[in-house]
Amino acid sequence: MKNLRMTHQREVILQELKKSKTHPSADELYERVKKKLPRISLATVYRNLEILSETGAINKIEISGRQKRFDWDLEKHDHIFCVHCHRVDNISMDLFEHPSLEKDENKGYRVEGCRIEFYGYCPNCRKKTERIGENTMGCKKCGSDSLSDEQRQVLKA
Amino acid sequence: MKNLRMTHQREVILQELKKSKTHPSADELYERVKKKLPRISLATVYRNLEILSETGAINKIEISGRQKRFDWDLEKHDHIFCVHCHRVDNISMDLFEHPSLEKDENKGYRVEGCRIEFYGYCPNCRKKTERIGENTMGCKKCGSDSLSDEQRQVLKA
DNA sequence: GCTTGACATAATAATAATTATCAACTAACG
DNA sequence: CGTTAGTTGATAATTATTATTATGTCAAGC
Repeated sequence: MKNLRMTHQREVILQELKKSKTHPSADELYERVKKKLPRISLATVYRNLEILSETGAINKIEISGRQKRFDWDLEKHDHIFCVHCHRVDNISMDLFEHPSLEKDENKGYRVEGCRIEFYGYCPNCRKKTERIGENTMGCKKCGSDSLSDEQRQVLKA
Repeated sequence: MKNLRMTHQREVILQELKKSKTHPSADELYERVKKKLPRISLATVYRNLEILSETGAINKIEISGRQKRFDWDLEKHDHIFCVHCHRVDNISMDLFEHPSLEKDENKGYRVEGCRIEFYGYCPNCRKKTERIGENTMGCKKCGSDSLSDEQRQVLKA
C-alpha cells in the first residue's frame, strides 16, 4: 500500500466501508457517509474509492449487476450474489481449490486468475419468495445493501 | 424456446451473433449489423438481443467489464476475459467440476448456480505486452471484439 | 381488398452509473 | 508567509442501457 494522505473525507469513507457486512456500491456508501458529512459530494466518494483501491487499501470487485462493489477485506475470498436484491456476501470455500486451466484449455491466454461467483437468493429474499410461492416480485423491505432508489421503491411498494 | 416471429432485423442480428467467435457487446453487434442494414437503430439491436435472450435463443452473459455480452452457444461453458482489450472467449474445463457450497458455507442463500471466469491476457494483447516488456499501454490493433470507439482510438494511436 | 390489432421499427429522449473538469480550498514544506 | 501539489464540491460529460413515441408491417377476419 502506497503512502497516501488521509483526508477526513477519505477516512470517513474508509471507516464506513469497514463497517459494512456486505459489499456496498459507491452510491450506497455515499448515502451513509452523507449522514456524517452532509456536504460531501458523490464524486468525492467515487474518487476516493478509486484511489483507495488503486493503492491497495480496499478492493473494487467485479460482480453481476451494473454497479461496482467495494470490499475492505483484502484476504482472498469469493462472493455470492443475490439475483433478487443484488446483495453481495463473502464466501469462503475451505474444501474447494480454485481451478486452473490446462495449457490446451486456455485459448492462448496468459491466465492471471479466476473469479468464482455463486448466485441465488439471500436469506431475506428467500423468505419472501418462498413464502409466497416463488413469486419473485413479492420481496418487501429486503434490508439489503445496494439497491437503487428505484429498486427500493419497487420493493417497498 | 418460445415461438417468436423472425423479422428481418432480428434474423440478421442473430446470424451476425452466430458468426461471432467471441462474445460481442450490443454496440459491437450494432456496428456489424449496420453494414447489412444501414438504417437499423441501436435500440432495435438492444431490444432484439433482449427478446432473443428472454426466449432462450441466445444467452446474455455477466462478465467483467461494463458491457453485457451475448452468446449464441447454449451449451454450458465458462469464459475467459482479457483484462487488456476486454475480449471474451469460451473455456471448456473437462477436468474440472463446478464447485458446490456446503450448507455451512452458503451464508443462508438458496444457491442457484455458480459462474466461473478466468482472466488474463488474450493472445493478441499478450504478444503486444510481452514484446514491450509488460507495458500494458502498448497494444495496437488488437483485432478483438468489444472495444469502445474510444478504446479503439487509444489502441490504434 | 379493407380494417383492425398486435407487434416492430427508427429516432430520440431519458435514466443510471461513472468519470472528467474546474475553480476554490487546504495542508505540507521550505 | 508563500508556493505548490493534492483535494474538495459542484457540475458537466460520457457510457451503456432502457423507455417513449410516432410510424410501419403483417396476418386474420370481415
